[in-house]
Amino acid sequence: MLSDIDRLRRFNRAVTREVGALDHSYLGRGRPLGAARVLQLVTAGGTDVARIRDQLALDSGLMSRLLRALEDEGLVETGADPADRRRRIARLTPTGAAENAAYRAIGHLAAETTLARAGRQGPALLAAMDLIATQLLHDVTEIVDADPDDPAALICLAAYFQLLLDTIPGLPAEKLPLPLADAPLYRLPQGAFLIARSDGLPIGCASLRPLEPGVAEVKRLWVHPDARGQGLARRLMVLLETRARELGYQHLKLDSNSALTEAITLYRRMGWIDCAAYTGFPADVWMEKPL
Amino acid sequence: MLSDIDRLRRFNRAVTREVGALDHSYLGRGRPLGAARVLQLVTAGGTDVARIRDQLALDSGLMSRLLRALEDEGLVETGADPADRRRRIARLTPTGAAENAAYRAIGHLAAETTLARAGRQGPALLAAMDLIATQLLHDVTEIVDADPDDPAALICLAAYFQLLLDTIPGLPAEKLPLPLADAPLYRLPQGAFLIARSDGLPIGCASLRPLEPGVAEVKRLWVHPDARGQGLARRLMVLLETRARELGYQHLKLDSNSALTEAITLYRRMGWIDCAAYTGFPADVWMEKPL
DNA sequence: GACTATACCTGACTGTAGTCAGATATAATT
DNA sequence: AATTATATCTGACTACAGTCAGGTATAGTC
Repeated sequence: MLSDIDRLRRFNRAVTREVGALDHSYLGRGRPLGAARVLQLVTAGGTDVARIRDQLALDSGLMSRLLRALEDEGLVETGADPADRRRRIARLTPTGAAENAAYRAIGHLAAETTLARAGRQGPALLAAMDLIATQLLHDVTEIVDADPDDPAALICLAAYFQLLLDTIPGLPAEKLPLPLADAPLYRLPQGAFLIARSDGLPIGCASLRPLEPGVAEVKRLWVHPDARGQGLARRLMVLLETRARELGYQHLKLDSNSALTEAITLYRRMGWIDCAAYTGFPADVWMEKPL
Repeated sequence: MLSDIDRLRRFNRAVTREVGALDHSYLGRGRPLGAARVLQLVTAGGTDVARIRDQLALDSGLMSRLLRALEDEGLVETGADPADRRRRIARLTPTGAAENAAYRAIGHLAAETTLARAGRQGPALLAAMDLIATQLLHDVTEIVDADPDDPAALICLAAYFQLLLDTIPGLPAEKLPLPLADAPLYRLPQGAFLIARSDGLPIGCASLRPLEPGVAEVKRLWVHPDARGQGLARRLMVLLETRARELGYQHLKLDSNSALTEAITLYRRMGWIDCAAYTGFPADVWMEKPL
């Protein structure tokens, strides 16, 4: 009936209308959209002007003018960055903080309306939005170091363990340690915990911990279903291997389960080879890779 | 980690960027966006100016000017509507048709890039887009009369029959007649076939056919899963009852299966009551309603 | 046939986004 | 110390979207 292209066009029309309506509602506060957008990105603690300009992709001249208008209104104050006095930092005044909160409230209300309208389809709607945002923001997915006790890390681990439970037959739920009992091992200088974030949302992780002298173990490689098929697991692994090399390891090992076919295929493609068993159930595949 | 609101905001950012990129690519043809948008809505066969203006929510002055600019470029011709000489109809010239095709190609390319980037997640991406568009366009869902052999009707019926197969235990696939063997019965003046469309996409149907003198039968009520929970089934039924009344029927009947709990709950809420069996398997529920 | 409503057009105007060239201050490099 | 690069600012400019009041032709109504 509708071709793929038509379906995409229909989606575009729908969200254009929705986003347009939100933008229009921001105008209710008597300020042009550009200024409103800038104001929403300024924090009470202070935000780099360059960062805001970057995020909104604004010309430096325009940015300067918008900021000046907000200053004239008494909503923000700017000062030089002490670390580099060419750079400027914008900070909300109390009035500005109130105005900022007002914009937040508008957005909040619009979001709530959308979710309320969806009713019992709300969770499905949000899941669909996550999938689309993850796909569209694919190119800005960033991989960062995190602490193994970080909330984002716990989210990834919980999803990872759930995946294991769903995939490996006969795995008892109580065998999964959360939060990680061995968290310190994943911290510098002996280990690492990498998280992939797509505009804030954690969508993947991979970690490294010491095993024997000169040998580290790769643990808990996970990628959100929405983000699969785009080479994120490979990116995580490449980065993890680099990190292991930097930490002075000469050798990597990992254990896995044969039910996790996708992961094992990836390991083989990246040059991992089977090795002797060094752990027990639920592991039934053991691999290694010299660095 | 991210609240519902944050997830919605993230989605907004992602699609704003995407739509913005598409808009920007339209500028490549050296025409302002407004004119480009209007041109894309003009067809070779002729399109009502009022309709375009309505769809783009343009001021009549602005619309007039944009159209004049396109005329000056030799892309469109306008003439009076013979039925109402106050109204104007815009038609593409050969040059205009070529230009229109160029815009289509740009959009097509952008859509294909998005789908290609999604790779094996493409179908999931499109399904997510359909869900979101259906939710956001909820308020513009329209119900129209259709022919039972219309492609959109066949799509609805195929989905309906698939639903039956998935829901009713022991139903053999070959028992489902498609296209409808009794199609003529669903046409005026004895029957009706209603389709719900959300910006072109068929998302629901309901139909009526004669059963006995003065009695019509309601058949094949279906609503797409994306559109459930928003009262669309009720809207379809209300409209169907009105239509039955207009066609001179005094009484309605229907048969269903007890596995279709949602539908049966709706029928009861709308005043239908159980009646004597008048068909066989797969039906095991029979209801009627006086008009 | 007069009146009112409608569809569209024209001209005059406004506010905003966005661009560009050049100026100024600070930082980094040689 | 001189040079080059970077971050921001200022002023001048353009184009585009959008609004409004008033005008003309046609259609519908009493």
